Amino acid sequence: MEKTARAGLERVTRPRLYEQLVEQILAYIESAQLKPGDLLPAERDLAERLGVSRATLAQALVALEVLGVIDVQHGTGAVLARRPSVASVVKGLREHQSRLPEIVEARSTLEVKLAALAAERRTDQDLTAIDNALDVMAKEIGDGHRGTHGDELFHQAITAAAHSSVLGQLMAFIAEMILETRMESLGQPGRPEQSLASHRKIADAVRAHDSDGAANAMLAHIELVSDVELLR
Amino acid sequence: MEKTARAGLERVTRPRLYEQLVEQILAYIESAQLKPGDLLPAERDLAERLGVSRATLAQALVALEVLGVIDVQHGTGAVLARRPSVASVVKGLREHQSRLPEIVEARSTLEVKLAALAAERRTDQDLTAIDNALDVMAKEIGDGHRGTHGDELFHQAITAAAHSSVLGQLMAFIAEMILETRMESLGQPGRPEQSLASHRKIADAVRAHDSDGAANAMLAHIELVSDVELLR
DNA sequence: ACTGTCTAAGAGGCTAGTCCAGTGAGCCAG
DNA sequence: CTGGCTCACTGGACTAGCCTCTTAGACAGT
Repeated sequence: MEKTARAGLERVTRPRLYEQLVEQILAYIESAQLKPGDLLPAERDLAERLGVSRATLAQALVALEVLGVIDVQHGTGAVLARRPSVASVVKGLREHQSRLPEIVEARSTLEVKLAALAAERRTDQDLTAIDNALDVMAKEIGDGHRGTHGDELFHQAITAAAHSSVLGQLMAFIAEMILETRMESLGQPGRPEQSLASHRKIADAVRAHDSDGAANAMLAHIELVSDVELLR
Repeated sequence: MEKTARAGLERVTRPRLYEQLVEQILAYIESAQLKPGDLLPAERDLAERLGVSRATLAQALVALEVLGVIDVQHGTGAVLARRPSVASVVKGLREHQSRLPEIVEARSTLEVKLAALAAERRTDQDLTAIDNALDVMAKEIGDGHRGTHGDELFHQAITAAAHSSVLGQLMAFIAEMILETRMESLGQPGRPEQSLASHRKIADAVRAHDSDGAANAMLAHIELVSDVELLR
């Protein structure tokens, strides 16, 4: 979702015009007090006002449509979606850096539930994937690394074992934010070993079909991993 | 999220070429076994192969970029995002109708947490909004309606009172699916009154800063509202 | 008066052609 | 070997034009 501020890992992508337009149109909607159901100005008109070609404006409208802000109707125009909340959601996502406690909170909520479900629904195949993730993480730590890859694999395996695609989608939605949290935490000395140990506890509970145990172990794990983060 | 299948309420929007292209490109990615980091064919090439103009293809690429599937880089090409999972997430979202139990599950997870947080963090202002929602719902039911509007207001007020924008965003993410569930449930005779009563219990717990009580009341409420749904 | 049909203006959809601006591999001189 | 240059290739954006769809209003026929 957030692209420009994704650690230094990302190549600095050149700003695209349509992204700017999305911002401007969003601002316009707010300033003009447009309500759901209202129409945006005509494409030709809007393009001229914003000083861009229709083709470029069309890209911005596609983006807004995918984001759920508008609904473009042939012959009529671009009408605001019934839930303008989406617009504010999008805007809210742009400044997620300052809300790490909230991210941890959301992660905790979802993953605790996911762990409980995994304990109930896991197949033997799921278990194999979980054990495999533990092995990977153990090997990484043995080699002196932080075990981030194994960590990621583990949480993915748990998510998969819960067999709930809706919850899985919600996890994917905040996955990026979580990734940042995780990397910093595993950088602490001694932390990878602790993290691995708590992973094992979770895995054992899932293996034993112990739903409450898995939930508790996951909760403890997330609190362990997160407390560093909250100090900032 | 899903546009074409939103009850009869929606005007049938004419199919747009770029939407088709998104499908085709997604299919191509899968069939060509492209992995994260791989490049898509050049725009000019791809446009010709798909039999569309570059301008239209550009719209499809914008859509894919907003969906998080690719990352278009000037001078290099369109590279697949590191998390191809997003592609399957998107695909999964298209068929959410058959997964109502999962939606209820996700809703339950989030709203129970939200209720607990609301009990801890609610301000007097939040409480006013909650009470107001209860009044609206009571009035609607008194007039012989189903109280859907008050119901929606209530859950929005609880979500707001939790003061967690990340969780709030996740709720918004599945809000549409939930809406469908809610409307059908409140159509059952006697159901609106029961629903209102359980809303009152939640509100009382939130008023008393009783976190566990609020969580339990919300859980009971959702189970009440959802069981009809699961029969289908 | 009412109602159905037709038409034209204006909306978005899409294309083709053109030029601009980064990227990166390869060549060549120092 | 290294630095700098060039050039082919990629995406970015614009323009002009034509098509289809929607809708409101004119204009018949009842």
